[in-house]
Amino acid sequence: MQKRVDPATPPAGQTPDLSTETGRELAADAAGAGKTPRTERGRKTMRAILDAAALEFGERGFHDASISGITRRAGVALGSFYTYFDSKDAVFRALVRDMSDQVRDHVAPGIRAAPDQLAAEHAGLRDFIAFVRGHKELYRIIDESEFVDPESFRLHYSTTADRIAARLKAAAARGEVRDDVSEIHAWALMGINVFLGLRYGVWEQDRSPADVADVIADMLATGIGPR
Amino acid sequence: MQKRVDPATPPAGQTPDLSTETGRELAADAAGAGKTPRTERGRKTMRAILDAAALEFGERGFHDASISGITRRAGVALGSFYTYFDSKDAVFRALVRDMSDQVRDHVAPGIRAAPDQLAAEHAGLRDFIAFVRGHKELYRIIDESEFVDPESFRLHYSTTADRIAARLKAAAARGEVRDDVSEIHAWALMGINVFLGLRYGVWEQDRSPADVADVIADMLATGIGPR
Amino acid sequence: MQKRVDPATPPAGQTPDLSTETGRELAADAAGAGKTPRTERGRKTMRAILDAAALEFGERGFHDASISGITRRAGVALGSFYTYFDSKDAVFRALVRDMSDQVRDHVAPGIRAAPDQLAAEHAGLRDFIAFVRGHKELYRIIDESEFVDPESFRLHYSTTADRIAARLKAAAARGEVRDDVSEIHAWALMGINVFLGLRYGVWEQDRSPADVADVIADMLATGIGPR
Amino acid sequence: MQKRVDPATPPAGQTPDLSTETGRELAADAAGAGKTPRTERGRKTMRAILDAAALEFGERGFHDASISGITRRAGVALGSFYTYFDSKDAVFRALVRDMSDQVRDHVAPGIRAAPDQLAAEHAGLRDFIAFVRGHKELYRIIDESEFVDPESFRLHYSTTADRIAARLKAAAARGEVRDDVSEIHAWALMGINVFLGLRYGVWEQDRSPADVADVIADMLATGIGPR
DNA sequence: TATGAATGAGACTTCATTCAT
DNA sequence: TATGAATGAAGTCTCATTCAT
Repeated sequence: MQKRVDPATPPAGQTPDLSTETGRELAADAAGAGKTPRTERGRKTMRAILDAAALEFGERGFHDASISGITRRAGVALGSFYTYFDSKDAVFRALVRDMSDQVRDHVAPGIRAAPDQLAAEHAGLRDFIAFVRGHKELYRIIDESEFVDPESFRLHYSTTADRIAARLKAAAARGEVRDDVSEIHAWALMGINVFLGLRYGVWEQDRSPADVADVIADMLATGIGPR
Repeated sequence: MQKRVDPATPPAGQTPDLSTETGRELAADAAGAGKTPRTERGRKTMRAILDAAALEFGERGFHDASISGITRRAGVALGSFYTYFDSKDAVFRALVRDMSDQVRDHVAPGIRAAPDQLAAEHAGLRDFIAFVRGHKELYRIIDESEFVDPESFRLHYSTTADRIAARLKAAAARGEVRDDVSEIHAWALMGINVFLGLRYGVWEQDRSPADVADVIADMLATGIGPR
Repeated sequence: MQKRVDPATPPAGQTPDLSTETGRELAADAAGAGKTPRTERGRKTMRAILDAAALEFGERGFHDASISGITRRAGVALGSFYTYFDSKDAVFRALVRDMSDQVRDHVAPGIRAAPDQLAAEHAGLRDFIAFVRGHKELYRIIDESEFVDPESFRLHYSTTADRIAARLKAAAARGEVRDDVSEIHAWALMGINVFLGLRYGVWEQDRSPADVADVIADMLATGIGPR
Repeated sequence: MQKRVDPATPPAGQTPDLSTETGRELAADAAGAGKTPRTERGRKTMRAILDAAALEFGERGFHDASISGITRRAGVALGSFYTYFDSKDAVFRALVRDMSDQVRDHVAPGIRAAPDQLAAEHAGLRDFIAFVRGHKELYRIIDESEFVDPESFRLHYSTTADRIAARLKAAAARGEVRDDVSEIHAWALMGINVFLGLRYGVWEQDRSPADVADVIADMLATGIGPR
């Protein structure tokens, strides 16, 4: 396990505004995987199914999850599922997108507010760990997209890495980090975030997110060589 | 998803041949998941099945893989599968163990031979990337163990992180790295290795393993702050 | 094999029709082994499956019977079976219960209407033989429960014997039979009924149920010693 | 459960003499279902398989029993089974015959030695119950023959009933029982024996075989009417 | 929209039997 | 005779998806 979602954010302004409705409804909607409900009642049902799906997929994994399990949790009839989603794959895709967006949104403000790049990475990791603690199903769902929907899996990490790389490049231009930062550094940072999120967010919580972020920020600042 | 197996590598060029018998029987055997064959003929059949399973699981993923697909590749009858393994899960477990052992064994020598810790990490990453290039199925199999056999998934990463942590501690004692290295650093290193292996080993090979390792070794030495 | 179900019988000629719906739904329902259908359509399908199962199990025995054979007879798709029953064992259990209830219910009235205990045993045996003639599958199904579901097998005979014993005790209190009647007599009577039902109900019908019952009633009245 | 084996015996002299070898070996041999072993070693192996089969079939029933289970218990290789028996059905048939013969032989002496018919029935029942206590698998095996090999099942009970009927007729001629004894009485007696053997031999042993036989002999002598 | 019954392809697993050694 | 690996037919059960109400 090491999938991750995104401890970083796009430059301000690129964050899609999800605040019109509940925020979460639109996110799902934006995924385009679900059929747009036309009534308020329909919107609620769809949201209930999506939330139930997060639980079901998180607990049992994609293949062991069942549509009937999802509708049972959502408290709707089996057939109603197909009123909102075309297939099992479709909810899953919508869900991956939904969660992916959620992390990004929850982590973005901290990064934007940081005074410099190292502080931004610190905030990003700290907030990311904190977020996954409240969303343990995140890993299982995003991880499994590798098998269910490889394209979105690959897209997810490519996009995330690109975002980090862009951030680093911009910081280099500002002189906040060395000027040879590259895609390799971006992938390394992503790997760090993902694994620390798994270890200190999902598995055990024996260290505070801030402590973990401190250690990493320090390592990024000066390396691990002898002082 | 980007699970990994072992941030260590065998001497370059020694990528083990997954299809020969030497050395691999013991690993499979050690897994204890299969029924030990009593004759030479049986031993060959079991190895054929295990190799076929690596291909099948690697190409199609656990759930889409089928026992009949495995036996077809292995050139044996469907029923023969059950002469050696109790279930689909059982081969999978045996396979995870088998591959996990392989990476570790092939990556260890390079690490041991390195003059100091930074060189060791360099060799480990370089050789690991080289290794996965020859074993693309590695990621899919180890990654998917999270869903098929969570215990071995967790065990795999815990063990690997512990190994790295022990290595760092020893290096700190020798004065080769800062003396406050901790488990957090170990997980960070593991994350780096796993993601770079995914990106530059499995996905694309637009940078040589050595180049990638150079960049990371440099980052570990002095951080990414401005020079 | 000569299991039996109930040494009591319904008024002669009232052999219940296994294929109608009246009265039988509740029995199956009471078994609790099936998933209760929520619609009328579902109720009919479930009944069709249960009736088809009686035929299939009766003709081929539990192990040679197949779910597909049952659904073929019932005229429904294979999968529909699992809409109503969890497993092959589950239908079988429901069926044993269903048939056990049927015999008891159809044999009880004759016993209740008899003027004294010997007349009751006469009526019971006579009606039982008549009943099994119309339900040849009864023996095979109840007999086989010994192997498929030992608990219900044992329960069936224990219950039946208890019922007979209670009947005898009550009759003794009324002075209709010797006052040392015991459980042993109850089991003996059950054995007689079961074997005569097998021989003169299922195997051959060379003697009328009433004739057979006459002989036994006489034996019970005075024994088989010389006159 | 109510199958039975035989609480009676044929007139002296009709009992096949099984005493040449171990007695049990010949019985199996006589069944003709097994291939005659030519060496002493072979004879032992065959006996081991037959005994193991009695355990396996008794514990798990015909269908759940497996050839490999039998050979495992017998301590021989799977393939060796087919050196002595043609099929699973064949061992089963041999076994039914073997056990059927055993009961008859163990019960015959008591019956022959009885001074009159009522005493003979008493001895027969008593010895039968005693026998099944030491051979609990008897019922399951003979019962299941109804499903595995209906002919021998039917033959078994027909033969037994005929033997009892012949006995009764002879006794009637001697004036020991009423002269209208018939096949019906024979089947009734068989039913009594079988069910009491099940209840007081296999299920629980809360009454001694002699006590049970006393009650039945008394019932046969004078009936169950008020004294 | 909502409901839940119906469908049927598909996959795992078992095990009697054969056969080469 | 003994061994145990190999075979493959057969059967149970799951579940995504459709559809009539």
